[in-house]
Order: sequence, then structure tokens, then C-alpha cells
Amino acid sequence: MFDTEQERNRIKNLEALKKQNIDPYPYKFSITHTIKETREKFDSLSSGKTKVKIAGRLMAIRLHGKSTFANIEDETGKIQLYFKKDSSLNYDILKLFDTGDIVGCEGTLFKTRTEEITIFVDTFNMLAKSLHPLPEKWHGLQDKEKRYRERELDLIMNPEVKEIFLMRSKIISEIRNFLDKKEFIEVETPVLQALYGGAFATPFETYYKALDRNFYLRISDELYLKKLIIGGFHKVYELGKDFRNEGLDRFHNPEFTFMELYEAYSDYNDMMTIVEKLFEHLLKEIKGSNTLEFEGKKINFKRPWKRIPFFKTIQEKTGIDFIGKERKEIFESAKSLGIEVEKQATTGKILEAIFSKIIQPDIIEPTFVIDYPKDISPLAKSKRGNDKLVERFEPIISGMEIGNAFSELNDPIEQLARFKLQQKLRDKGAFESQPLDESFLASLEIGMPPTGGLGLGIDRIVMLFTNSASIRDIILFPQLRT
RNA sequence: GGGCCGUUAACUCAGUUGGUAGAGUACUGGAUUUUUAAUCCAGGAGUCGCGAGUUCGAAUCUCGCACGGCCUACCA
Repeated sequence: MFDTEQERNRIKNLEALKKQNIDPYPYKFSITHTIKETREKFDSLSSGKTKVKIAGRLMAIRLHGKSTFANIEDETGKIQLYFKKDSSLNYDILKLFDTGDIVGCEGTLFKTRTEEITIFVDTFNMLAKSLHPLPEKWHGLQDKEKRYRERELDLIMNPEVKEIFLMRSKIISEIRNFLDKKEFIEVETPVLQALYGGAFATPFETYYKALDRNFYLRISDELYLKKLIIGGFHKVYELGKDFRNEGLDRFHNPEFTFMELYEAYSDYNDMMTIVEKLFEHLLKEIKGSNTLEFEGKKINFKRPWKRIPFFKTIQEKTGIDFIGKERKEIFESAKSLGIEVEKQATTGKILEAIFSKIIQPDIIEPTFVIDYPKDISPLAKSKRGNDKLVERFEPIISGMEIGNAFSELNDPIEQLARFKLQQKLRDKGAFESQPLDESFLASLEIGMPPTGGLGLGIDRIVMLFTNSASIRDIILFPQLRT
């Protein structure tokens, strides 16, 4: 710490301030306006010579002998300051201020001869001394690793980053608005779980000392939320973090934000409508339009979205009807299509690999892929009229899965059979099959109404809205190696 | 997991065939009372990611490791 020349200079300035009885870290400073307000109200503030008090980070300082210009920024914008030796009360301590310092000042507004709104500073105060030099003013902070690891510096130097996270916040708040208006109740269920479930994924494990046993961080909220439907709530949702002990890439972070909702007396068709309307709402509120630009493609979200059946779509592309086919045959077909899968892959897993390789990348417009294989959907109800499929869909946009939804299986006897099938698959080596959850089965026996359930990946939605190529650009502190 | 690329001053980046480590910004000192990527003059600043090896000599060549980026695979 403090081992570079620039850091030592800042320490010297800090000590000099202290010597003049100036606290470099005072407790409070009351502003009269934000920078944005100051600019917006320039006419009335400047004509009355009204004193304004503002605060922010010193981003640039230009000394001209007996006068000095500086730029400061707060969350709302930036503004220029002007100091004059004869008029600014404490002009001489200016040389102890460095870029990066948090400062407050009081003064009146005027425009320079180039029409720039500027504060003529009467008095100024150190609010927090910065001991770390800022990155270069012109190129900013470019190094991706540093930007992710030191996001606070990234936010200071790259204004577009702030915009992304403001939009993320707005998206999440509009999702809540949308659901609240539809009378969904927001609930909180355990993150720390004795048994994980609701998705196919490897969990993070942890040890709970008081109970002397291992716990898991949740991989999904599904089973607890269904218990609430059983308990009598009609519409519930939860918006929070799930955790999956898997690889890192530009679409995956080990902790990610997911929204799950469940609605009694509904099915997966109703869930499709909710997805369509939710996106319509988000686009209207955030973009003021019905289209998005993502990775150079214009995406139109006009209702209704396309619905394409999982098996039929594969058949149209390959000429092969996989419904009801034996595993061996499916495995060979995958091979001949040039798709490699693990030896112990289940039929559903092979089919999903085929789908995600040869169909999914070409789905650009918002599309519901519907009616999935049963063995990869143990919590979904069988499809009406075709017992080999389930009523499940995934919304796909620009080749990206952004969620998952079912008509929820509510027959406890069939659910037990599905869990047992999962157990069998697990014994054959499919380690990510869903564990049998006795507690959930017991709850189902009490009776769950017909229910539609939906999960949406919030991070992926934020990627779409902010046209971000990597999940790391839309998570404030993404996981990196330590 | 595999492939390719990268890591040099606080930041953004050059660095030729292996021969004393460079620029711009930032910083320090000086000049400068409407500048705004201010300007002018002078100056300081480096574990060249880490560790081995080859060599008289390595930022540069070789090997290993770490971290990152892109692609690919896996993660339904």
C-alpha cells in the first residue's frame, strides 16, 4: 500500500491538509442540488445569483496560476468549477486536492464564453481524500480483468457501465411492478436447503455446524414455491439468486438471478401469455418500443410469439421422428448428425443436445419451444393427448434460453414414479438427475391445484436489453478465479 | 477440458535480428486570472505476470505455472 510515487504524493497532501486543521474525512455535507438539477435549473439559479451547494468526485483539475478550472461528477452528471484567487476563500489549499477526491463546494452559476455551465466557487471542502490515482482520462479503464475485479473504478471511469446497471435495476423493478399489478405475492424461500431440487445441476455444498450436517445452496426455488401453492396462495413469485456448481463462460455465472412464479388453476399456455405480456411491458417501459437490437440483429417482440414443438421441429430439420424411439437408435442418429454426447447420456439429454446444436442457434425471433421429452422434465405434467411428452416450454431469443415453464405435475403417485425413474437414471451414471424429495412428495399428497409455473433467467434478459455479449458485463461483481 | 492470443510505469499502449526500457496521459517543479484531452519549459517514475532453462548477454528464444480474453467442449 502507498508504494507508488503518486500514492505517496497523495499521502503528503493528506498530511498537509491535517496540518491546516482540515479533516480529510469529515462527517457530513448538505447539498442543495444534484449536478443534474443544477444544470436543469441554470436559468433561475443564475439570474438570482442563488448559491448552490453540490458535491461529487473531482475528475479533472486545470490550474492557471491565479485561477483554476475543475470538473466534478456525481451520480447524475458532471459540471465545471471555476476558482479565482481573489474570490475563492481558500484558494491556496486547492493544490492539495487531487483527481479522485470527493469534494463539496458552494458558489454561484455562470456560463463561460464557450457557453459552458460553470460554478463560480466561493468555498470548497474536502469530503474524502482519494489515495489512489485514477486511470487515464482519455482511454479510461480498458483492462477487462481489472474492470470486473474493481468494478467501482470501472463505474467511475466508464459511464456506459453505469447505464447498464441502471437498466438492470429498472428491469427488475418493472418485473416486480408487472407481477404486483397481476396480484402476485412476492415471497422468500430458503437459499440454504437440506436437499436441492427443481433443476438439473450440481449444487454447492456447505456444512451447517449446529445441525452437524451438510446443506446445499439452492439450484432453484421450485419445490418450496409449489408448497406455497399447496398452502393456498394463488399466485406467488420469488426473485433472487440461485447457485450452480458448474463452469464459467459468457452465459454462465455460478450465482445468478432467477425469477420463478407459480399460478394456481393455470397451465403452460397461460405461462406463455405471461411471458409475452411481461416482455411487452418491459419493452414499453424501458425501451419505449416493441423491438430490441441484440448482437446486430433486430428482434421484434410482437405477440403472439412463435410456438414450435420440440420433436416436430427436429423432424422437419432431420427427417427423423424421435418420439418413442429407443435410446440406442437416438444415440446412433446423434452420432450420424455429428453430435457427440457422453456414453451415459439419457435419451432426453441426447435429444436436447441435438436440439441445441442444430435448431436453437437459428432461433432469433422470440419463440416458445414446446412439449419436451419426459425424462428431462420430471416435474412437468404429461402432455394432453400424448403421454410420451410433457407440457413444458422454453422461451428462446437470439439462440439463448431465457427460461423454462411447465404445467406443473400435481399427481403425487406419478411424481413418485418420475422421481424413481430419475433415481434409476442416476444409478446409470446421470449424476445430475433430480434427487427424490420425500418432503415434497408428502406435500403433493395434500393436494396441489392445477398450476402453471415459470422461471426466467434475469441475467439473460438484462443481456438482451443492454445488448451485452457477456454475462460478466451485466453482473456487478462476476465470478473470477481467485 | 482443448486451441489461439495476451500480461511492459498509476492508466492506454509501442518495443525491430537477443545487445543500456520507450511514448501519450497521469504525477512532481516552474510560467499562466475563461480553460475544458488547456498550453509552454523542466523532471521523476519499471520485480517487463511468476519460476526455471539456453546464452557472454533475455522484455525478446525454450519449458513450466498463474491470471485474463476469444473460440470450442462440458454444464439439459
